[in-house]
Amino acid sequence: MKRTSFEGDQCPIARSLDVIGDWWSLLIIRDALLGRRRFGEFQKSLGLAKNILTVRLRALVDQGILKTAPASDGSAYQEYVLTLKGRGIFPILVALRQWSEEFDARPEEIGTIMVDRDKGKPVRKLALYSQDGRLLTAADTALKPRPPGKHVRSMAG
Amino acid sequence: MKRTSFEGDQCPIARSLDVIGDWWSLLIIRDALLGRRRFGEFQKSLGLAKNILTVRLRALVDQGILKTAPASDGSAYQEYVLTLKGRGIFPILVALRQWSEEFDARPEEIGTIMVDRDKGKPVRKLALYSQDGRLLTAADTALKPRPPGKHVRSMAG
DNA sequence: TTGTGTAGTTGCATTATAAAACCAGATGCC
DNA sequence: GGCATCTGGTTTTATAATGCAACTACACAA
Repeated sequence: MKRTSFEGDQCPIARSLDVIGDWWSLLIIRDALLGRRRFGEFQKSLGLAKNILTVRLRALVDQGILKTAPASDGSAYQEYVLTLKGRGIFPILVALRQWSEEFDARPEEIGTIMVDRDKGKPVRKLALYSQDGRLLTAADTALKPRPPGKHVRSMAG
Repeated sequence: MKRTSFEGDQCPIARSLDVIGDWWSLLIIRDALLGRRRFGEFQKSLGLAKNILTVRLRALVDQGILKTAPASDGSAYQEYVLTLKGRGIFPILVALRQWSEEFDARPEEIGTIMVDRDKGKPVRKLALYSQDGRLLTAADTALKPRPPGKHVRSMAG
């Protein structure tokens, strides 16, 4: 039947997956971070059916991850650019990339490595730290009930 | 038709998504990191259909993310525990969590925060650094062709 | 041995995804 | 202007994935 939605779930992981947890959305965002903006660019790069790209782009715009803008080349077409919320997905993509780099069964098939643009050297591994700077594994963390009214939202841009 | 597979793709993000990019896998792994091990525990916690849980668990075992073990309570049943590869997914979950914490439209619905077990204080945000310690945004990074034969695999445990 | 819990499997309805055909408006070219 | 082509979709039709419910097999407990 209907695919279950995690929209009302109180787990933030489930809530994220509800928005970007499908097959194509993260790859569209990856492409957007690489500078792609036009419908045709995404379609050619990803090789997905156009009807599905249409639906995905519309959903990402609805979610405030992409926004439409007039084409930068002066033509009458539009393009899709990332919002602040969309650019915030970058760490998720880095984490996915690094997991593959570390554990993929056939790492020799991976075509690229991520480097810092300045020096051209590989980036560090993402790591989780406590506020006082200790490196944390999953076992060193716990979940606490959220303290009420602690969060301040910024406007998407 | 058939859902497209990214198995042969050379992008490591696509390769990761091919393995854990579906609706339930990451939530199963989240639960496993929280200590759940038994079929029934997953099923009750996630509320997914049992046939689907069966398929997912089997796929995760095939991928080397979970492994089966005799039940720790002495009964004749088995349980599912994370491998090293499976525990390596932790940063991806943290990234998903933090994205929701930062950008969710209704953050007041998020029930928990992640703290370090020692001090009980919220963990730091994941951040990407260059090898010489500079904080990197997406725009500060680039992709380079992979240098040949650089990778050493460790055994999954 | 009767009942209950665990861990699935099977069957069927519904939905999402995919490929391909189609189409309207914008653009480029002569 | 006239015509072919490009862009950005929509429509149609098919197949695969998902979900629910009912069923089964085995373990365990009384």
